Amino acid sequence: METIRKHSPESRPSALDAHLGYWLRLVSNEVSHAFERALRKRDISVAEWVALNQLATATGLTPATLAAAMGMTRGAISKILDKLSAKQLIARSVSALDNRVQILSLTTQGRRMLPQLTHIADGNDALFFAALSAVEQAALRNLLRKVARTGQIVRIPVE
Amino acid sequence: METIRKHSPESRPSALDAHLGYWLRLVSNEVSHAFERALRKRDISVAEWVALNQLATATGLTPATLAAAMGMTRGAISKILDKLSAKQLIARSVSALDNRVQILSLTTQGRRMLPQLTHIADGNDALFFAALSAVEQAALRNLLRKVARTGQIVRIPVE
DNA sequence: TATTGTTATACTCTATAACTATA
DNA sequence: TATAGTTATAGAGTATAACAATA
Repeated sequence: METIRKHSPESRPSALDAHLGYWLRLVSNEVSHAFERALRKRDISVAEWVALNQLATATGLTPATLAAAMGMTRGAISKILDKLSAKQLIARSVSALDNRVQILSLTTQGRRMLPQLTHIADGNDALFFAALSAVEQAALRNLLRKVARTGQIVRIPVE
Repeated sequence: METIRKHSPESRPSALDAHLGYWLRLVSNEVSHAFERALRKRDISVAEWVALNQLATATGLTPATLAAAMGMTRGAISKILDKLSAKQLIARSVSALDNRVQILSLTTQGRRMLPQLTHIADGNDALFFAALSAVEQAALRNLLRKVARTGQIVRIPVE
């Protein structure tokens, strides 16, 4: 089946905001950048926040599995883990079964930090989506989840 | 050779997807990155695409006004204009009223390129939002516009 | 002095691939 | 040989600030 297109010789090329992707990016950028700035006050990057969350969610993670989950290379993860380690938020221990492998875990300090960061995320969400009623928020969530599910989008955003 | 998993990570629900900002970013990243890859085949960046669109929409734009519209510094715009100029998609001419000022315009080649890029954008949108009915797409658009309007989000996304 | 556009510099983030130490 | 993690290098993108030309 063919899409019928109107050809109007005098009309201009379609504007940016004709695309849903434009509106998605417009809002997403603002929400994410505000969150990024808020996290930065605690000297935490978005990638670090995601990594901390992953470590809180699953146990026994290794740098390689974390890299796969976050859609990054092992090299990139290595540097992120260096930073989290320097801040004493995570610990790396050698696996008892394979000396090449590291088992990652949150430190007590990391476990304490997480709720504070989650609070920042909650506040950021509340700030931007206060414009929407609870029903509208649920609708937005469902629409986005539907797009994600159908498009098999699973890669955790780290920027 | 069968792989024996030495550590099976146990997982709990993550705090990440509790936030609307997460779902927004998840989908937005995928849509934008796909668009970016599609544009790259034409050797065009997203920032260049936005600049071309701005030049097609308004006449008499200068590097400074374009920088303001795109939320970038004059230095960053200068480099983008260099690239578009090297591809002969835009022209820079000195203003008759002020020799410091440049008046930017699309070349014939640039004007011809734009519909092709718009077609790519249309296709990208169609690909990802095909999951939604026309009514759902309209609902998503209205929700995003509402958030943008209330949050006074106007900065054109260039990444 | 102020402003426009350019440029020199630095910084962040990431990928690629070489390297090490294990296996 | 293969794999886990690290590191060296390079590239893209952008901001800051100094700069030359012009007002």
